[in-house]
Formats: sequence, structure tokens, C-alpha cells
Amino acid sequence: MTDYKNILDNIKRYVPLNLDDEKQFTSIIRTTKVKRRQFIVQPNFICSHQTYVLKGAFRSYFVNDKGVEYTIQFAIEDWFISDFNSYVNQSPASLFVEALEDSTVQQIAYSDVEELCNINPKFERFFRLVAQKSFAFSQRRVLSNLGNSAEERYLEFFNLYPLIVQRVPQYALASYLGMSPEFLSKIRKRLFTKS
Amino acid sequence: MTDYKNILDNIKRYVPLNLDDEKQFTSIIRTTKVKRRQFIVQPNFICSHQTYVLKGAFRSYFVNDKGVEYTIQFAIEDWFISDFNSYVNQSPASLFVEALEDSTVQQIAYSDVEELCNINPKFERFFRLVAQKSFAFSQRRVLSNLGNSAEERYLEFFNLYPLIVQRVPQYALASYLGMSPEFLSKIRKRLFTKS
DNA sequence: ATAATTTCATAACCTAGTTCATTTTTAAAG
DNA sequence: CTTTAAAAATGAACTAGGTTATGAAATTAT
Repeated sequence: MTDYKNILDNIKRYVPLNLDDEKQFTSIIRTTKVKRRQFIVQPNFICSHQTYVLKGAFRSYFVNDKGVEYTIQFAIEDWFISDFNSYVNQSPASLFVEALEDSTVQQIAYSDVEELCNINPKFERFFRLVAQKSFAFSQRRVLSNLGNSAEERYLEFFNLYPLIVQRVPQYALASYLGMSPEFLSKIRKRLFTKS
Repeated sequence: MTDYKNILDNIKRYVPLNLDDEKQFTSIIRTTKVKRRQFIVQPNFICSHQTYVLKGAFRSYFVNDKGVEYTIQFAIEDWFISDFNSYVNQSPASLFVEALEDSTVQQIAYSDVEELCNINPKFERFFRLVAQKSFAFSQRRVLSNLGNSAEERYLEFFNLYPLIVQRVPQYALASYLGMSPEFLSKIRKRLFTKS
């Protein structure tokens, strides 16, 4: 008995769906469980699916040649995650996408999505609106990285996503915010003793 | 006698267009000339158009409360530019978009674009693909900012966009790359005297 | 429970990049 | 042309944040 309500509600925030539309969409969903520390995307493999998080938490990250990690995205309930560059170009991934907790996900394959978009413009529209929103969001992150100090970036993130801050390891958050874990620790101490 | 070939070719890199499609699209284009230093988008005004650069150069940037500028994007011939966040949400802009040279642009209004997408799925698809590509690109920039030193970021940009480097003022490039103009000057000297 | 492994905190030292002030060069506008 | 303004170069003093190292706490697995 799989639960499609969450993901359908998510889509309906962008486009109205009737029962046929819903059936079309759910027919391409595959629900899976993923264990903590398991990878759903790995470098050099093509990221063939977009993953919707029904339950759990994930992060995507890049590892450079010196072994340093850079977190690109977190995803908890009701978020999509993937190596988006690999997904849209169907080219080899450069990121890891790893479960931070035991999770349940709903996956949709690239080819199914493209076909669905072809036969039903509502979904074409949905994915356009999502991509546009994602792009606008990413630009805000670029700006935040350019214009804010480490402490300001942490505070901004904390205010936007208090739930994520509590759920992900500190080193992962530091690597998302563009600072060393030691420095994030220092910032937190400073803020804590101040208040 | 306006030239629509460039912008149509640009679209046709993503979706095939027949003569009717082309007419539909060109009917919503408005061509204008913009003088150097003129703004086509300003903070607090809604960014009602997307702008395609037929001839010339632009940059979009944010100015913080201390008056420091942060460049979000450059655009030369065959690029689109706007305050995308303002455009997609039709909310007040936070960026300036300024002509760096005397330019000719082709603009399309938000409402026309949305209507066009409604009546012709080809354009819905085009804008989806562009938004997806833009998002993937922006994520790569985030990663470059996180993982590379100032010199590496400059070299990466130089290799990708040698033409832009030659055309835009150095302080604007520095503010795009996330470093002070003084430091960019130092980097260039270092690289120049080395080779 | 308890051993093993991750994660986090703390501190001393270090450096990439900033800031500020001044000079030189380049480009815009009469 | 020549005047004026904007942009770039240079260098000295400074700092935000990184690096390295070590021990303490939490989690996780046995």
C-alpha cells in the first residue's frame, strides 16, 4: 500500500491534476527503501532517476581529488534530490547522493519523465516551474556565498531550515556553507555563549 | 527590419519550430536599443521581461546596504538576462541589470511568455529545458565557489569565457568571482609574469 | 552493556584574501 | 586634441577563516 498523496500534493502546488493525470504520474513512480549511508547516486554512473524523499534525509556532495567534500544539497521529506547535471544531460554523475538516515524514496526515471512530458503538457509545465524555482534558489545561494560572512551564512541557513540543521552532521553542514567544520563549531559557540 | 534569426536559432537548439511556431514567438518580441550604463532592471521594480542580447553586453548585480556590488551574471550576444527571481515570481527585483556597452536587445514579457507556453507546448518545453540547464549551471558555479581558490576560479572562468573576460571591467569580474578587485589584479600580474 | 567508530570542541599557529591609501593608466566627454 | 572621470595597479598593514593536532562526547554496532 504505497502512499502517493504527498508527492501528488507537491505537484498540485504548481499545476492542477485530475484523476487521469494522477494515474499517469503514479504509474511511473517506483517506491524503495534506502539504508543509512547507502548511495543512490555515485560518480561516473549516470543519474537515471529523480528521487523524491517520502521519509528520511539525504545529501548530495562532490569529492575533489584531495578527498575534500563539498555538499551541494540536502533533502528531507517532500524534497527532490539527484545529481541534476547528470540527470538532465544523462551524462556520468560527478556527485554522490547518500542517505543520512534510513529512508523511503519515490523515484522516477528520466525516460519516463520525458515521455510523460511529451504526452501531457501539465507535467511539462510542472517540471518547468520546478526548474525555474530551483534556478532562482541557486542564484540566491550564489549571492549568499558571495556577500555574506561565514557567520551570516550560518544564521541565514539556520533561519530558513532549522529542521535540517538539527538533522544533518555538522561537517556536512559546514561543507554546504563553505567553511571548515572547526570554524562552524567556533561560530556556534560564539552565538551560544552570546545569547 | 528586425533580425529574428539569432533568437530563433537559439530556440531551435532545444525544440524544432515550424513557420507558425516562429510567427507565434516573434509576435511577442519587442526589439530595443539600450545605451551604455542604462538599467533595464532596477531594485523594487518588477522585472516584467526576459531580455535576449542581440548585440552588446550586460551584467546583473546586487548592491548590499554597504554599497558593495556582487555580480550575478554577465550576458553577451545570444544570452538571456534578467532578475530571474523577480521574473518568475513577478515580485519586486533586488538586482540591477545594466548595459556595459551600447546594445540591442529583444525582450519578451512574462505574461506573453506564460500565455504562449499555455497554447504551444513546444515553448513550455523550451523554457523547461533552458531553466534546467540554467539550474545545472548555477550549481556548478556554487561548487566552483566552494571548492576553488580565487586563482583557480579566475582561470576556470577565463578558460570558459575568454571573450567575456576581455569585454567586462575588472571590478565587475572580481565581484562575479567573489574576490576584491585588488586581489584579481594581483592574480593577473602573477599569471602574466609567470608565462 | 561495552567496544568501536564517528562526530564535535578547543587551541595554537598560519595564510589567502581584504582594506585602505596612493599613484598610474585608460577611457569618456567636451 | 585636452580635460575629467573612471578604472586599474601597487604596496603595506590587517583579519577572517583555514590547518593541524589532540582529546572528549556521542552514536552505532556487537
